[in-house]
Amino acid sequence: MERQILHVDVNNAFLSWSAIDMLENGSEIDIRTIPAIIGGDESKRSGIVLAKSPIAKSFGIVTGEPIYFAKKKCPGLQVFRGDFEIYHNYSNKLYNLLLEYTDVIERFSIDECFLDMTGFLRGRDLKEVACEINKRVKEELHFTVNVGVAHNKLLAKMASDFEKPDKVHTLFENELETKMWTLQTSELFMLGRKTVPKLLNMQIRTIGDIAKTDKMVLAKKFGKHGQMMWEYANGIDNSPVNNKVELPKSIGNSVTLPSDLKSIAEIHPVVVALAEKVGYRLRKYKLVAKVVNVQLRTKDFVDYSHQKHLPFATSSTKEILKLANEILDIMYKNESIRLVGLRVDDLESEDEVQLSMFSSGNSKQSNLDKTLDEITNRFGVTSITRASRLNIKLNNKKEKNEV
DNA sequence: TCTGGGGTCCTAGGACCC
DNA sequence: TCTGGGGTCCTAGGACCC
Repeated sequence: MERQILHVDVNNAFLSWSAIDMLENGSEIDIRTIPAIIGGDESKRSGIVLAKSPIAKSFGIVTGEPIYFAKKKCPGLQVFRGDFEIYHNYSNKLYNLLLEYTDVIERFSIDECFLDMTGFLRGRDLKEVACEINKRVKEELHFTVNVGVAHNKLLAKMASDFEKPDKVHTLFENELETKMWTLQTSELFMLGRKTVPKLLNMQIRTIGDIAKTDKMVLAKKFGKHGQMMWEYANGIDNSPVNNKVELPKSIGNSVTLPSDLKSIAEIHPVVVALAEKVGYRLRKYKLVAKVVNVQLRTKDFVDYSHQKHLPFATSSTKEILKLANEILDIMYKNESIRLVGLRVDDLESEDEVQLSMFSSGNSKQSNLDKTLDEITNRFGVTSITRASRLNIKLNNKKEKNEV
């Protein structure tokens, strides 16, 4: 049976949501109507464009480019910092509105949802529902969305990417040739900047060219990716709308430093802070990890990483840190380092793991982690080191006792 | 001239075993 | 001296997404 799928995509999500928030807090200007972007902090070397207003876009500014470039393209450009707490709030408001239409919603990202309307239409037309969602979001939540209407996720997503903003588009199988095959290959989902030039070398310029190429030729050249792009170009996608909230398969944090680090002694404290962050998040999910991975980026933008297995699955900050330091000692080659990253892999649920005598379940270390986690829960994530954070806790306790 | 941070999935090559 | 063929596991790196 044919499935009835919608893809809802917030237009200029971060910029729109910041705009609404500022208006609600008494701002006189709507940053959606001026040359504006949401971006990072240039002085901390994290200055890239995360979202742009339509006027900023008309100056040729693209998402992901350095703010420095954006300013050159558009003198007078206003730059605003993002706030992910606010964004999560608006994302939840959208999700709750969509829940009125179907139980089967996949939150694909903070600003995108897939809806499986199969069995929830109650005699209504799929496109009519899409138009109603588009209208209600605008009227009730004060931002706009594009809605893609199709019979599978891939085509719904491609449809929502057509003309923006505030539009509803269909992409049914009989519309492939006119609406999708004419587009450049770069427009196809999962075709990125590395693959497009390779296709061009094969005289493949449009999505239609991919669709008409022998699937085996693409499979031979690009492996699984090649088979997938052929299927996508032909509008084939049987993946279900997954409404289950899945546990993460890896947890990592990384940081670009305000200036390059030039010795292992300078890198160590960064790894400590990252291990605390990663350990905290791991314990929040009640997961344990078996693999630790350290990533470095040199001043010349060369990335490299090393990983090692932990002796036992754990969520202990101390154990993760210990192995991370071992890895760092092995891999560091006296270069100038721009970014340090730490991630844990091969995650398992805490209670599915047999706790060994040394593992995190019954040790002093576990109590220390718990204590520090409580502080983090109360005061938020800080960059205070473990030793000094423990002091805060002790002082805190003292005050309590005195009261 | 400057280039974020969070992820998932795939692949190639080496080590090791039978 | 010249020399197999699977299979699995592990690691590093790359491509892509938002």
